Amino acid sequence: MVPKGKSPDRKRNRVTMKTIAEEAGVTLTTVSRILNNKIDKNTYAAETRDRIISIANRLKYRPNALVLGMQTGQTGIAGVMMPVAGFYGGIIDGIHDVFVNNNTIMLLSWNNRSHNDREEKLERQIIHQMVDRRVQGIILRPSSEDFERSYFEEIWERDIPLILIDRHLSNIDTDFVGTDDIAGGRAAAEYLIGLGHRRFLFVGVGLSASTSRDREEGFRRVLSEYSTAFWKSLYYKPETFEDNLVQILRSSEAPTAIFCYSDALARKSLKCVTQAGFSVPRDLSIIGFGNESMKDGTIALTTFDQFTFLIGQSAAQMYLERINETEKNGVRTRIITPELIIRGTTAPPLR
Amino acid sequence: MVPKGKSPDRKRNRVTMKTIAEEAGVTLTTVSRILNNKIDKNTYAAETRDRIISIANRLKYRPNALVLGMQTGQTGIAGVMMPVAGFYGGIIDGIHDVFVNNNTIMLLSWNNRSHNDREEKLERQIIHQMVDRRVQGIILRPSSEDFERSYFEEIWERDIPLILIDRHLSNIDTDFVGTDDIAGGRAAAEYLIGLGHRRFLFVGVGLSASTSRDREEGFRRVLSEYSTAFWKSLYYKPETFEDNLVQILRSSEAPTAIFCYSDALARKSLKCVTQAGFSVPRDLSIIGFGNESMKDGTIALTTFDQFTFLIGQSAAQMYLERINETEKNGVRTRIITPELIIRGTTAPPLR
DNA sequence: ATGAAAGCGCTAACAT
DNA sequence: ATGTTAGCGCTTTCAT
Repeated sequence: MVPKGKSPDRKRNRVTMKTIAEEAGVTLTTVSRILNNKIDKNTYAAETRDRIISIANRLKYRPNALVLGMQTGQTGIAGVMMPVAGFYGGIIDGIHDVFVNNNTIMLLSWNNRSHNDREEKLERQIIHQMVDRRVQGIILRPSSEDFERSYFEEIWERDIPLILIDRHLSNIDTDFVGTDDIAGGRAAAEYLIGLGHRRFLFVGVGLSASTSRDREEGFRRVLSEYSTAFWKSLYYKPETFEDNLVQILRSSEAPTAIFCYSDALARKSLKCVTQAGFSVPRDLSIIGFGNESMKDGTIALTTFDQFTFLIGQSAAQMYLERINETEKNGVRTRIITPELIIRGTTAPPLR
Repeated sequence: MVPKGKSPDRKRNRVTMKTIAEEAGVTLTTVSRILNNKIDKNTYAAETRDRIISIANRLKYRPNALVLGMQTGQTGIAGVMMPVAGFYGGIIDGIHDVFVNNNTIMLLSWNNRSHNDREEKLERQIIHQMVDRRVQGIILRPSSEDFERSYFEEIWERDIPLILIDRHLSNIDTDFVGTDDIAGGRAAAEYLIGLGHRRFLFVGVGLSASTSRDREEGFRRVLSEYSTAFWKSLYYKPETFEDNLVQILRSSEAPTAIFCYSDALARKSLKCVTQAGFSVPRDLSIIGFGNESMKDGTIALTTFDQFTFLIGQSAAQMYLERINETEKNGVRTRIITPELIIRGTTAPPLR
């Protein structure tokens, strides 16, 4: 789990407490106690103190946190397992914001496709990398709904606090910070109904992702309160999406508004319907989710902001509480309500 | 440098090699050699081997990488010091892409404003956090041009390979990966000249950031080859920027094209000139730099892509070369040529 | 006011 | 084919 490498002479002539002790003509113990201010019972001669400290400074001594970590388990390292792109960047930003003021630094990695190692799945390897380096806890966003249970077991067995982000998994009971997806779905429906829309399409990714499932559910719940509302769902599949979407829009009961699971899907839909000759928001309203940024947008998307920074901060705070508590407490959850950002892709229906 | 915390019983009843040795009735050494396949000269009885291995698996043994790191210096940890937002996200993505296949994991932190610790500047604290945890090397993008030299000294003194990203600093001679900013400036000028523009404005951040300085220089160099070309520079200052910009655009020799140091400045300029009544790209062309994404863009920016993923990969590769080489070699540099992305904010001048 | 010694988890040189 | 021992850098009893 650790790279080979020749290890040049970078290892030698290091300044350790022993170096300082020898230079000062005292023992290691003395140096240790003085540099750590562990002078509770033992009072050292001011002269000794000053001498040790000035030698340490002159030699630019730096403690070896690995040793400390090995001895006490307090490594000051947190494992964070989620990508940096888009949405997640904001979360990591929030996590960092809390960590930087609490002497904690993150070991960051995530699952991506370009991994070559054939021995084991990348997720497991990353968890091993983190566990082996004795992270004090892990904050992770499950890359897929079928994130293997055995991964969590590796973590639980070692009593490493685990905080899930964004997606909760059925059958996994652990700390969680995420978005109130149901509320988001409801708000989308209420807003569109308020604009006068009555026929809707939900574009999602299916029922296995809790986020998509919940947004759809909230959306439908509100619509079902209106006897005149009609709705349909379409789950994204790369090959068939465009055809299916166009077909639905050309049908007799064509929707006048589309609520999408993500901004990415909203953009795909936007592109597709525009090519099919529809004008947004004149003929069709579209709402995304996530308030993600894009490089070449020419129409500003109506969407939901998820307060990623706050999600990150909350997760990091939960992390700190966990690693500092002596006894095991019940599962903690923090759900943040998303906010509708009305921009250019929504309008009342034509008639 | 390490948080306090009660340290619950997470430290105890851990599975170590000793546990396995006792359970198997052999010594630590035997376990160590078998689990590490260090059986070069020593051949173990197949029975012993299997027994040890199966005990290790049953107990879910995991090596303590801290110990290994402490002994050999091979921690498998890299320090990465740059934000995750925008432009940098792509770089981190590229770094990760290489690290994930080379058993290296990154410790990530960066300078932000919300830091409370009064004792020392945040940059120094982060470097200490990394050095103390024995990162094998550091990849960093200087947050400011006057990044303190003493920070680098802390790193050099310990022979920790250091790779700078994006900005090179005068008076600092170390490995570097970044953009060919001069070429970018030239390309911008050539493209605009080709469109027919003759009067230009460069909007930058001044001469202290190498990136801004070089882009401006490349730009001017090309323009100076055209006797008919006229140009001006404006350096961004929050309070006065808008007024100055409008004033320039209303002057007798108003530019017809603006080349901006960054997409952020391009957007600021875009907003300002639009409010002042100009239409882009009809009255005025604008070019940004970075191909960054934005949340609410309504006009797609002509800009330069910097291939951030490639920058990250290159830096990570350089890192790996450095930590694996036995002798100190000369400084390495990798400069990547940016690519002009023509979108909607540039057009030939009106006349 | 200071030191000696044990131990954290593990590797590697040196036995047997 | 396996064990003994020293040591990595440091903290923490337990002395003196």
